[in-house]
Parts: sequence; structure tokens; C-alpha cells
Amino acid sequence: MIGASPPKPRPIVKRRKKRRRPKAPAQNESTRVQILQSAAAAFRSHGYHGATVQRIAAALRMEKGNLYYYFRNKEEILFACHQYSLDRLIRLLDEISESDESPDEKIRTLIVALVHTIVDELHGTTLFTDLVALSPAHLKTIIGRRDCVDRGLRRIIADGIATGAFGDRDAKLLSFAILGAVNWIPRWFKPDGPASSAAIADGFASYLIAGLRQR
Amino acid sequence: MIGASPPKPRPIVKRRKKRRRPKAPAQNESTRVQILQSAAAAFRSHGYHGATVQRIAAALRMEKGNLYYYFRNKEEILFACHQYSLDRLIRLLDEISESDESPDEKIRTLIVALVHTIVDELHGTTLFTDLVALSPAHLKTIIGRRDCVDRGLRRIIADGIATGAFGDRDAKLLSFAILGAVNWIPRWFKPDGPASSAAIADGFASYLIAGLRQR
DNA sequence: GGTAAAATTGAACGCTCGTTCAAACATCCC
DNA sequence: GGGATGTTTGAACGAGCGTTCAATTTTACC
Repeated sequence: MIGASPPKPRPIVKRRKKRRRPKAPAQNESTRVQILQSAAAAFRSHGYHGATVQRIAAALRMEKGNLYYYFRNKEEILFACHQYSLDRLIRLLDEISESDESPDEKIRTLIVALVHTIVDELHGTTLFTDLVALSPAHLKTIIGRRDCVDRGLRRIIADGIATGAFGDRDAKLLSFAILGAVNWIPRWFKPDGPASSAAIADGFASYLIAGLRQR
Repeated sequence: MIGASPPKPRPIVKRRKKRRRPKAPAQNESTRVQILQSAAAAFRSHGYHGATVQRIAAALRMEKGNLYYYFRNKEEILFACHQYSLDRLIRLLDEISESDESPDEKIRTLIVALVHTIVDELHGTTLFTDLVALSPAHLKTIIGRRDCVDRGLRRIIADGIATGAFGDRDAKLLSFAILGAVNWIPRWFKPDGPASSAAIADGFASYLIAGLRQR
């Protein structure tokens, strides 16, 4: 209950054949992902506490008890949702950082990819839900990785400012504005609405980059 | 339970002295607002379902039962929070719309006021929490008024596009981007952090307007 | 086809939280 | 000071939800 799990004292003898992993055998990985998708959708529209495990399971035509075969508890599902989307985001950011595009192009690539991730992947992922619902240890992990994304975007902007491509402004503030505009999308986006994710990505990128450029 | 409250049949005789209002006597109005502020803060950080009435009351050193003297139930508190902030927003928007500033200046005034409202008023108000938690009737009301704000901003942008002050883009998309950037602030803003609300307001306004201008 | 492992079910438990309400306390006015 | 009205308390109820688990069904492999 306090901090990280202490190293367990080795069991004395008793090791036979394969060691039984405490949880998570070679479960059907696709089912795990399906659960994450259903959970993300539920979290997004009802909030973490408003989304019942019953509802998450029902969307997959499961009984709720079955979720506990794949995850230890509800909080772990939330954590896994965050990890899933952060994995993708950070991978994306790395690719872009290492490329030799101009800051201008980098930002465009990033925004377009971000919008697609948010709209087409895990229904806006769980970027939205309350971080507070996470356990202290999980919270620390997620905040760390999220900061990593923040700093990545900030660095690209700072580069643009340094090379004179962008006006001299507060890179931190600008990155928050961009992330806000993008992260807000799930709030108004309707899958069957008029705007396609491609159109949104393009429109957002153009607008958000235009504001960065030096006048 | 269905739709709006039907007109009640007048009571036949029986009217003595003052008519007893069904709820909401001349209660202490400031207590009501205090409850809204506490609730808004709790909703923002824990989500609607995660925020307990116990916690909302405790922050005001009250017992939870007492809240039910001021509000019928938890959902009504959420509704009142939304109403409170929408009142302010819509009043603001009306003033700005009627003024004879240029679209450019209008947007700046609006963004600055928005940021201040979000940061300094009801802790980011309840713009954040799940609308789904509202009852159907309340939901309809709030969505209607929120659309009103959306359209107000959109109209100002459209004016700017029409007069050539802004580039020719999708006003709807742009307004979503602006509202997203602004509404996202409560997610990262730390009251005791380095950035003052004034600095944020100014920085955001400059950036978000720069992107609108025609190149 | 039989058996071991994987996956799923359904019922049950316990706890938390929203809500109610009668009683107690505070305030104000004649 | 006393009654009426406004406000607060504290205890209790009941429903819903997360979680557990033994039993059952499905899948995979020899």
C-alpha cells in the first residue's frame, strides 16, 4: 500500500516446471485491445467513475466478470488506455524529431498525426479522463510520459523560434495552445458529421502553424 | 419526467398570505454560490461521478445533508454550475457583439475575457465535466446555450473573413480550435505556477489571432 | 477423442455514495 | 422572550457498482 511494491522474498523451494506468472498469461491480445477501446469510449463519454465495468463489458457482449481475467481492476484498464495512446504518441514524436524536415513541416506532420490518432484511434483515447483516478504509482508514470510529449512539441517550436522560422514567443504557452485545440476535438467531433478527420487535420494544421510564423 | 414542466392547474382557493414556493425560498444567495464554486472545483478535478457531495460540503465545512437545503440533488448543482458560467459567457459575448470594434479587436477582447473567466472564476467552471451527467431536459438547455456561444464566436470570425481581415477558412473549425485551446487551460494551469492569468490571456490572444490574419 | 489450459459466466458480497428526514440550532421581528 | 422562519446536523436507508470466485464452456494440442 505504500509506494512501490517491495521485492518479495524468494519462495524457498517449490519451483516446478514453468513459473506461473502472477497475472497475465498469454491471453488473447486482441481481446485486451478491444477492452481498451470499449473502455476508452466509455471513459470519454461518461468519465472514469461514470463508466461502469458492466457497460464496458456489455459493449463487447461480455459479462463484466470476464474483464477481470484480462485486467486486475478498473484502474488498471485506465492505466493501460493511457499507456496505449502514449506509446503511439511518443513513437510518433521520436520519428518526427529524428527526421530532417524543417520545424514548420515537423509541426504539420505532428498535428496531422495527432488529429488522426485522436479521432480515428481509441476514440480520442483517454487523454481526457481525470488523471486523478490513477493510483499514485501509475499517475507518476503517466505524468512523466505526458511531460515527455509536451517537451517534444515544445522543442520543435523552440527550434523554429531559434532558426527564425517562427516569431519569438513563449514556446511552452504555444505548445499548450496547440495541444488544447487538438485534445478538445473529441468534445465536438461527430463521426457521422460533415467534417472528415482528414479535413480537420488539415484545417487545424494550417491555422495553428500560421499563428507560429513570424509576421 | 417528459420534456418541460406542463402548466400547473391553478389551485382552486386556498391562497393565504404568501404562496409557499415549492423549493428555493429566499435562501442565502452567497451560500449557493459558494457551493457552486466548491462543486465546480471538485467536478473539475474528479469528474462529476468522482466528486462526492461529501467532499463538496466538507470543503465548505458543512455536512453533506445541508446541500440538499439549497439544491434538489447533485445533478442540479452541476446544472447550476453550467448555467452560472454560461450566463457570464453569453453576457460577455453580447457586449462584444454590439460593440463597434473591428473583428480583430473583438476576438482579442473575447479571448482575454474567456481566459480570465476560466482561470479566475469558477476554477475553469464546469465547461469540462461530462455533459452526459445532466438530465435530458437540462442537457437540452445547456447544449442550446453552448451552441449560442459557439455561434457567437463563429459569427465574429465570419465577419472578419467577409471583410478580408482574416484569411478565407472554415469559421466553424477555427472557432473549435480557439475554444479548445482556451478550454484546455484548466488541465495544465497551476494557480501557484509561473504564468499569471494575464500573461496567458495575452499570449493566447496574440497567437490565436495571428493565425486568423490573412497572409 | 480426450485432456489440460484458456476463456467465460453468473451469482454473491461488501462498500461507498446519493438522498431523506426528523430533530436541533440560529436568527430576526413584534 | 417567544414564536416563526431560516439553517444545519447526524443518523439511517437503499441502490449501484467494483470485485471475487467456483463452476462451466470453449479452445488447442497430442
